[in-house]
Amino acid sequence: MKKKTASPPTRRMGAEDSKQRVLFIDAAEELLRSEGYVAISARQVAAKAGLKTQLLYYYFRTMDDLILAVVKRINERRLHRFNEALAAPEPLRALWELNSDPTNATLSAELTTIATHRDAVRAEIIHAARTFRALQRDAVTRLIGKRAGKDFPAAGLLMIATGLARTLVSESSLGLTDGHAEARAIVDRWLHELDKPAKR
Amino acid sequence: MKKKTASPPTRRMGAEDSKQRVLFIDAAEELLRSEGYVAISARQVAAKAGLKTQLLYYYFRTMDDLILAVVKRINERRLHRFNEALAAPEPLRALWELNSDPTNATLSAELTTIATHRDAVRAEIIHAARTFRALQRDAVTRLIGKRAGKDFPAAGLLMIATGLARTLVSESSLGLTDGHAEARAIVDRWLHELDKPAKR
DNA sequence: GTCTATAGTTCGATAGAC
DNA sequence: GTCTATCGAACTATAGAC
Repeated sequence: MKKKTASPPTRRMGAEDSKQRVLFIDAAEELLRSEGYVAISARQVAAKAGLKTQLLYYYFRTMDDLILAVVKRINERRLHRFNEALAAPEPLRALWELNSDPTNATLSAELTTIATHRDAVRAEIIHAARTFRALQRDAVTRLIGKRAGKDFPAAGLLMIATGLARTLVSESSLGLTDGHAEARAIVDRWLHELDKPAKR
Repeated sequence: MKKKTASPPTRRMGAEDSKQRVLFIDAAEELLRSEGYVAISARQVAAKAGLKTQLLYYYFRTMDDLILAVVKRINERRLHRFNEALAAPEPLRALWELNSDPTNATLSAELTTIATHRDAVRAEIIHAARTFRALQRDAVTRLIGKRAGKDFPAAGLLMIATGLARTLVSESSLGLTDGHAEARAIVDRWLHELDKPAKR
């Protein structure tokens, strides 16, 4: 399966699983984590990778292509971590920790920013987010069973936990932590209660 | 009180409550809402305002100055809306609607992005966020009284509601709404319960 | 595959005439 | 106050030699 995503005449060459190509993706992801999406420019990515700027265009047709590659890799890894969490002794707590891990929550916010500004990457991000949400909802539904009652459907609780996790991380990165401990305590009590009979 | 915030020699002139100055701020805020923080450039702001790019530098020493002015105005307005919400018949619901209003929640996210990337504006944003959080926490504490119980402190509930509101809006703007209705239903039930004896 | 060279655009910001 | 003119930097992307 060649690259060639979409383009009128395709006038340049491309490569596939080259070592340098991975270096560019690594550098872009590192910039995404440390400086945010806006920091991903051809020059900065190449500098971080220790390679020439123009070489980037040998491996990626456009910056959109590079960013798409980064996003896909992030989504694949997230799916993998999700499956690991389900196998943990306290799966609900593992899911919460996955979502409230600063690294992942930061990336979630940046992915949203990218989806807003990069037409070529939006579909991929939305599709992955939808898939991930559905997987989590099914898992949570199965894990809490009937214990949360019909007044607290799994989808709603998941939504609340997801929003809280992202906001905790986002604010913490600015040094804002008022109310965080109290919110975490509430979640903690829920998890302790719901994860108790984990073996089904 | 002149402008002159901070600068070595201050080589240019500045104005204060000019009509054009407000036009620039209006244009910048409009761009912030529609295209996000990254869209705020001198050229784009001036174009939106229907004025010359260089005129912007007559009213604002740097782009940081302009952005700071925008941020301050947003924060002042938010404070005003907060006080209005407290005077509503169902103040808790009014607060929830204030926080989950798409317009405001979008701005919250953009303010976070600005705080991350603009050193000169960070302090203002963090200080305003901290003030706003404290005001809300005190209000919610007073409004729910002892009804939520010591297991659900106002600060924690506020944090959960804030995070949920921001995430609902952020996802909706991408067309992502899975789980939103369920989460809103949970909040709705809480509000209905807690706002009942609103008159104290 | 990797390089030099470069085109064309946008950016923030300044100088100086009117 | 508002204008023309312009600088230097960073940006995406391409052409073509090696």
